[in-house]
Order: sequence, then C-alpha cells, then structure tokens
Amino acid sequence: MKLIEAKQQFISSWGAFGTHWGINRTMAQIHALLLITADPLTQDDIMEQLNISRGNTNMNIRELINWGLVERVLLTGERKEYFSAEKDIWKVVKQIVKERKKRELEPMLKLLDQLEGVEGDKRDKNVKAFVDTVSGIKKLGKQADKTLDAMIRAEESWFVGNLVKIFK
Amino acid sequence: MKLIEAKQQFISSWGAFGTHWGINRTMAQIHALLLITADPLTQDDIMEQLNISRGNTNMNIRELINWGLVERVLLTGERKEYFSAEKDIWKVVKQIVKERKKRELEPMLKLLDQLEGVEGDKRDKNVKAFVDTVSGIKKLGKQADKTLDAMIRAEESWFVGNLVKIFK
DNA sequence: ACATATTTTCAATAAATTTTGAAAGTTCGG
DNA sequence: CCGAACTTTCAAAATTTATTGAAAATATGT
Repeated sequence: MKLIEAKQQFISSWGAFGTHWGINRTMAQIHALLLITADPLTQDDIMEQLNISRGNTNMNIRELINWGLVERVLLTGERKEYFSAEKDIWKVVKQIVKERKKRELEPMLKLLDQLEGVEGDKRDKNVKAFVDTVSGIKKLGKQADKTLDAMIRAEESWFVGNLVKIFK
Repeated sequence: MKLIEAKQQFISSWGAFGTHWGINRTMAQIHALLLITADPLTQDDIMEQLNISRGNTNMNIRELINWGLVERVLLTGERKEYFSAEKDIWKVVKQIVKERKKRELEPMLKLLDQLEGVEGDKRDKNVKAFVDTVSGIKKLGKQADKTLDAMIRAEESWFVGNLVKIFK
C-alpha cells in the first residue's frame, strides 16, 4: 500500500471510529491528519487535504484545542497559524480520559448522589429496585473514577509494564 | 424527590449520557427504564412509559438484546413477551466492554496491522511520522485489548477490592 | 491609520439519524 | 385452518446534527 492510500484509509477509519464515541467525523479526521503529518499544518492545508469548508475546519480545530489534543504553533516569520497534534499516544489517551471523566463521569456521579436520596419506603419493591440500581451504578462509578485518576497520573511504562503482570 | 420524578430524571439523564457514547437516546432510555423496574415489562408498557412508537420500541429492544443487556422473559400463561434487564451493573459493564472491544477495538487493530506495512523509505520524514503514529496506536491498543480481556474475566470484587491497592 | 491577510461567527442549507405508524408477518389456541 | 393477539418491517416524515460560505471581526506590517 502506498503512503497516500494508507493515509486516506487511516483518516477515514479514524473518522468512522470517532462517530462511535460521540465525536463528530470531521473532528476525528482532522485529528487523524495532524497525528500522521510530520510538520504543523495551516487551516488551508487541512481544508484542502480533507475537502471541507473554512468554517467547519475552524470550528473543529478549536474544539480539538479545547480537548487539549491540538495546539497552535507560531512559525517565525509566518503570518498564518499552524496546528500540530500531540503525537505521544499515551498522552493523547490520558487527555481524552481526563476530559471525558470531567464532562461525563463526574456529573453523572453527582446526579446519582441526588437520586439515591429518593423519598419512599424501601420495603416497596419499586423503591428498592430504583435505589439498588442507582447505588450499584454509583459504587462502580466511584471506583472507575479513582482508577481513572490513577491512570491519568501514571506513566506509560506503568500501563504497558506493570499492569500486565497484575492481570497475569 | 418523589420516586416518579427520580425515575424520570434517571431515564432522561441516562439517555443523554448514551448519546455521548454513540448509543441512541431511545435505546439508552429503554435500558434505563428496565434497569430501575423491579418486574419485567411488555413492549406496550415501555411504549406507554416512554411515549414512543411501537416500531421504535421494538427495534431498540431487539438492539438491547443483541448487546446482551436485555432478555426476553416468558411468563407462564401469558401470550405477550416480557423484557428484563440484567441488574448486576458489573455484569452490564463487562458485557458492554466485551461488545465494544469486538466491534471496535479488534477491527481497528486489524487495520493498523495493515497500515503499518506501508511501502516507502522510512528515512522519509512523512513515512516515518505515519508509521510511528500507527505503531504507537497499535502498541497501546494491543495492551488495552489484553487489559480488557482480563477485566472481562474478572469478578467485581477484584475491581473494587484489589485494584484499589495497586493504584495506591 | 490604512490596507490587507487571516480568523471567527452564524444563519441558511444539507446530510445523517431517529421516529412513526400502518401493513405485513408470525404465532397460537381451538 | 381460522381468527385474534402479538411482533416485525420499512418507507416516509420529523428531528437532530453537521457543513457551508459569505460577512464581520481581528490581527499585522508599513
């Protein structure tokens, strides 16, 4: 397979992959393009290579910056802004975990705390089923929260090295 | 908060949550409803409680069954089918992990294997950037695959108990 | 301050996804 | 085999989400 095809394939698959994770196709594709490109790219480079409009490109680059996955790069003597993605995949994964934890897991845990305090007699089968489910999710969610915190702090070697043994 | 409100809140939040994970709102809501309901429900019960059409309900129940999260229950002397969700959240999580691993992670690893073998001179900066990114993702992906396999085999006590210590 | 290059916004449009509901299909007791 | 109860399918409609592109805003060099 030629480089150009391989790149196309990667970008398109990364985009499809993204849609299964609540990320829009374009954002995932821009990320993919920046991941596999050695040098920083301008907005126009991205527009051209992915065949997308200026507005769309701009919005999605900004979103990637919000996620902490892409940064602006200022090249000396250039007026245009360049963009570059973090290439260390372990850092990328940790960053995504960190953001999703903050945006999704933490608010969910907050809600579960509230819902657990529902009024009513726990001898009522319906109240019991509700409270049991909510408590169960909360318990596991809290544990996941801690585990992810540890992961965010960890070095890649820890994940690739030590964890293996633990899991046998 | 009254049980009825709390249920509504839970169902609606679970649905919103689902959309961030590539799961459609209705499917997540049906799952939520079945999770917090003590007894199995019929298709009509679900339609009524969530205010959705027969077709929509039917399609999404079947999808939940495909995911292994809901099962048909036959009550003796009843013509109608009843549906019930797995209530053990640890089992639910493992089942979801198992399915997503099979549907997403494994195909992605297969693709990366192919892309890693791209033609071209690795001294070429562009070829190098591509191969390095692909290899990096593959390495981490393979590790994640192993880790998730271990998790799928594990008991909840392992996750809640032992892991804590490891993570300090 | 001006002219020009560059970036950002956002209303309109397009595309993708979800939902509906009626019709077709299936199952089951008698 | 019939008819009623129940389930499934799927084309059309509704809704949601993504994309465009031109206009407005901002930044830069002289």
